[in-house]
Amino acid sequence: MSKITQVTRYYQILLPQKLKHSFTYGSNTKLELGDLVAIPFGRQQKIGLVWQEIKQLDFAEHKLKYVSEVVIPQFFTAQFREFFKYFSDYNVASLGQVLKLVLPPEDILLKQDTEIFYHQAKQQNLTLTAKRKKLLELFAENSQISASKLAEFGFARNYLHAQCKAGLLIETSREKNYQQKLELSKYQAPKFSAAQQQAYQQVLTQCAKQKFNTVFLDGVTGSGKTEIYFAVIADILNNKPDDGQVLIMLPEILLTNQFIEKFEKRFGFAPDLWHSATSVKKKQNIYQQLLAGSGKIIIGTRSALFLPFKNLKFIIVDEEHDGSYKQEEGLVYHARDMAIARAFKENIPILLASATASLETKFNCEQGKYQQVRLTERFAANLPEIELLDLKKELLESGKFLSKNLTEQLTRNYAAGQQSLLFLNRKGYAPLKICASCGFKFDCLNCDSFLVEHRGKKMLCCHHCGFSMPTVEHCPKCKSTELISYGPGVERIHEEIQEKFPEARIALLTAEQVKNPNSAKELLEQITRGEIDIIIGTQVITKGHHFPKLTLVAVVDSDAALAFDLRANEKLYQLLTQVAGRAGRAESPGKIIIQTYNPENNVLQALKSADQVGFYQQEIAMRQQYNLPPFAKFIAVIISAADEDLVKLAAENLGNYLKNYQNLEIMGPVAAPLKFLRNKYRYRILVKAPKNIAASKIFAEILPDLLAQQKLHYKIDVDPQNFL
DNA sequence: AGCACGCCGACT
DNA sequence: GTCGGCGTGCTC
Repeated sequence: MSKITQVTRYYQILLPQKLKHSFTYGSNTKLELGDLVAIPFGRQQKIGLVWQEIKQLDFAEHKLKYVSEVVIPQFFTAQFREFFKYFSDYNVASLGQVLKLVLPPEDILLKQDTEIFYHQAKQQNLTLTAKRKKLLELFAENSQISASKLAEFGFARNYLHAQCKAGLLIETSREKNYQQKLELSKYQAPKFSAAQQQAYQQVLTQCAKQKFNTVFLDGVTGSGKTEIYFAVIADILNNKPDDGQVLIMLPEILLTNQFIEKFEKRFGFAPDLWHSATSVKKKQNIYQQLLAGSGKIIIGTRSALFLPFKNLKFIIVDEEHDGSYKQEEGLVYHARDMAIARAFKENIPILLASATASLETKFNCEQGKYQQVRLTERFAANLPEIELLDLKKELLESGKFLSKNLTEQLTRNYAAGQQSLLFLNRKGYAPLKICASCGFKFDCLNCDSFLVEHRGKKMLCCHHCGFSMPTVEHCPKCKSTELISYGPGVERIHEEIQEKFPEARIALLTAEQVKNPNSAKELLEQITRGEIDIIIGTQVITKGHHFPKLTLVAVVDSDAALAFDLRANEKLYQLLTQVAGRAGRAESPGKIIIQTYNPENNVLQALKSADQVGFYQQEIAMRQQYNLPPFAKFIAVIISAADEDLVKLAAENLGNYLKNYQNLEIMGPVAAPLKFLRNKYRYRILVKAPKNIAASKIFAEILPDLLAQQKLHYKIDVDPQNFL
């Protein structure tokens, strides 16, 4: 007998944690990179990812522990490993932090969804009721029937359990078969208009080659972009002998409803949804199917980007300009940009779509990096008329926010039986409550911000940290009862509209109101059917939905968004264009009224003259002139902690460290615009770097130290979208 | 992220 | 005296 020498291999195992360094484990069997394994860590058992094979231990051998078992072999494909690494580098996050983002909770990751089956028991001397007879008839054709199938025939689980007890049936369970094929033969192509047909052909030509290519579809809401997605998906998947997978990303769950309806109409089956409200059971199921490489079309929000697709053929990012794609809490990243990165690593086409592209996307189209396809449904003659109302001339009554001119136009529209919409991007009744006698302003105890008055809830709320208190009648400082609500919120506009139009059917649409997808659905349907005369809403109304009966849109306060921010113009333009896009359809072009104190503002002027091309050109020229993104790279670092001195010192240290780099321009550290937020002091450093620098290189040496800090919190935001 | 170790204040 | 507060440091 020859002596068997066991070869111990060493592997770097990533843990889904924010750790300073990685850990090496031993294994007597060969592991593949990308395997998910169970490992002992301290006195706990953890899940880790096999990342690299290590030749030499750099610590005492007696400390070495061994991998317990492989939990999911080849969990990461080679392509996903590359994407994963890129993600970590680009967003300056440790591999462990990214793994934490990628791995779902263990009950989704590890539990297999099983299916319950029934078959007929041998014993037959039972009273055959009519219901039992019906049941047994089914078993005459199939010896085994799943519980879900039986439920379709009206046999509830309770009833079936009872029949098992009685000895009529036997229950078995088995793991579901996740290997499934997509049934695309039922796809029903829509009747495309000439413009849609052309756009569809162009997108298809760009996406048909199974290799990386970024295509931008430029089209307004209601122009039929969704149908183009579906047609292209059907083509791409039909051309594949194997079962392909497709990911459609949407900015918010709220938008999924109408999307699903359209999807079912075309494909004859429901798509799979992946977002925060998807049930654990459903998520388990989707996960297992994707791991099995089944054909799938997933519609999801940000987090769907990390699903373990084994066979991804195509990605679509709907409303690519939407700010919701930027994850601001915890690990900061931009889902649209990372989707492009994933498409690149998977070497597949990706389609971005929007009516109001982000400046980056427009710029990339100009540069020829993205292929632009235009879907122009609305002809120039049908564009809504835009009127700017100068509030310096249209004097407002005190405590009122709708000018005389606007009110008159609303009255006329209402009298004509038409639908109107008032847009104000401010929740609550008034953004500030102030004491008329001593000037006391109600502010948040945890943040540098004022409390917003909500009359509906009778509360004063901080919109930054969630702090709230009941509305009080007296000033806490001078006891005066003369408290003034300062400025407008949607509730206040609602009140004003109710006073002016007591008979009208009014709907108030805010994020809170539409949190529940079902109630939102009902309200949106009412609006669509024309059962609402006047709609008052915040930003939520700008997203996706289009209201066919709407002919007048009024922007109550267009100046509210003009904070200091390099993207302020772009965001205002996108926002107002999206709001304006709600009005008018083929029959009636509609009208937009914008109340402002700055009618000469170039964003408003560009809107008025419907000069989208001009607006983007002007904005790009401005960015170029001042060397701002996309011509340079911004990285914002926010350092926060409960102790202000500590934060200041840490910020200065980091600032000095960064100043060692010759090619960087370091701005700050300065107190962040919201210096005090959620009980923490915040300082900010803004790094301006050459366009193509790898952010990870700048922080490579100090990142482990930043991660190891206990009291200090560092947030590194690459390509920041806002400057709070 | 957990979990232990360890060093100070307030209780039976 | 000891119970427990949470600050610090380690986990292959």
